[in-house]
Amino acid sequence: MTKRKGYHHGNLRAGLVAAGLELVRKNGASALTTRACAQWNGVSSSAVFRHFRDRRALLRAVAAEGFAMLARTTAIDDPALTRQDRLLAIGGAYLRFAIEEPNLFRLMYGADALDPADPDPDLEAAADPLLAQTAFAAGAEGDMSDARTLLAWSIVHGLAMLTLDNQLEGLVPSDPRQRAERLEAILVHALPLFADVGRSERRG
Amino acid sequence: MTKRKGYHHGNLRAGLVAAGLELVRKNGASALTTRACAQWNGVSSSAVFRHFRDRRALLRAVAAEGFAMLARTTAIDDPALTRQDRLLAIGGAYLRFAIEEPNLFRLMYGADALDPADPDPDLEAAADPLLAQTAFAAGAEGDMSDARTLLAWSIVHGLAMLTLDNQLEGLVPSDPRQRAERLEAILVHALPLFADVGRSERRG
DNA sequence: AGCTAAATGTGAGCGCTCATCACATAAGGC
DNA sequence: GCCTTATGTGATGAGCGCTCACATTTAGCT
Repeated sequence: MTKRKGYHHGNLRAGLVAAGLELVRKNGASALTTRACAQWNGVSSSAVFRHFRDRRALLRAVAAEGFAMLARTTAIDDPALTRQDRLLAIGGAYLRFAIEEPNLFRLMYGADALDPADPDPDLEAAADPLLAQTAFAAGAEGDMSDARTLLAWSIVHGLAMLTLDNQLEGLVPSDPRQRAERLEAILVHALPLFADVGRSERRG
Repeated sequence: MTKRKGYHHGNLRAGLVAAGLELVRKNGASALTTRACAQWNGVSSSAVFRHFRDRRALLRAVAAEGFAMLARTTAIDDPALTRQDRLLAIGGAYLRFAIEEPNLFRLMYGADALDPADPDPDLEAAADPLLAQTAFAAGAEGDMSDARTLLAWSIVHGLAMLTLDNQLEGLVPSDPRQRAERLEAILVHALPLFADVGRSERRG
């Protein structure tokens, strides 16, 4: 619970996002209620709408926070790594994040927050750096629309979504740690797609 | 609007699913309201709960209908096709379905209908045949947990989800038809992974 | 047939949700 | 000090999922 000094809260907007993040992580996006977020900050339920146009705007802010967290864990630029190893490390971090924060991950990429009719520049900006990084690690020299970039991304994203939505039940271990390991092992099988031209560089 | 003969509807359950399907396709899962489905069938709002435990159960029924539709379009067993061409055809059909029915597709794989605590056998059964088919076309001899099967699935599913959630905006054409073509072209780049002469890829 | 039990639909209503309104209070520029 | 702007309040409306006691129809049994 964030304390308030007096009649005014001090930084209610941040407090609401923090409350929303907690609620989403624990019980999913549907648990994020404007009233619950207000109460979490010891504030009336209508105060929320001074800072967010509607519930969806608050959801988007929480999603942006999630993208920031994801970008932090996938920020891998160890110069000792080969390009392919870096790609693998990024993919692994992506998968681990999805498995450890399923509710948040679903919100980030779900339709609750997203709305084609009302694109949120902040949200798009938050999701950008990861893709740019992938575009290099995939061997596409930074071209985000290159088939290799999109393939690399879709593989990890597809695996993440499928396991989150319980579509891989019985096909991969149910224990989160083992599941992450198995999925990373699957990524290795895709590495040949991202080999440098001219050399059949195989991982060892 | 489905007609009713008298006090009883005749087949309200089917009518509710039909109404729900229409609502989801047009305006997304959040537009599926028990009250709207009831009104669509000219029936009181509490009648819904004679046929479905709760709203989520109705959503699951609609999702199962979606899986049946998807399985119909991906049922490709032309003996004239090579295994890889079949894999590509299945993937293309999957992508086209996702692009043409974004709301339905999202419901099918989303958390609205799915619930790990309460798995729906009907829904799982509806999703099964597609995976089994993929497991053969990917060269895994029907092994659904083979890395090739999961890679093939995750690639198309990942591309589908990313484009549905507007993550590929600016990277692929916005026109649905052209977008589908571009995504299928990307699939071609992944085909080397599923070459049969490739050699024995061990799973692990 | 006739009687009964089960299935199905009704209407009222509870508690919750998001969102808006006029109004109260505080903070900051002059 | 005073006025403007930002922020929080309480009441309120409309819609939602869902439950209840009750009405009506169908189906099963003799």
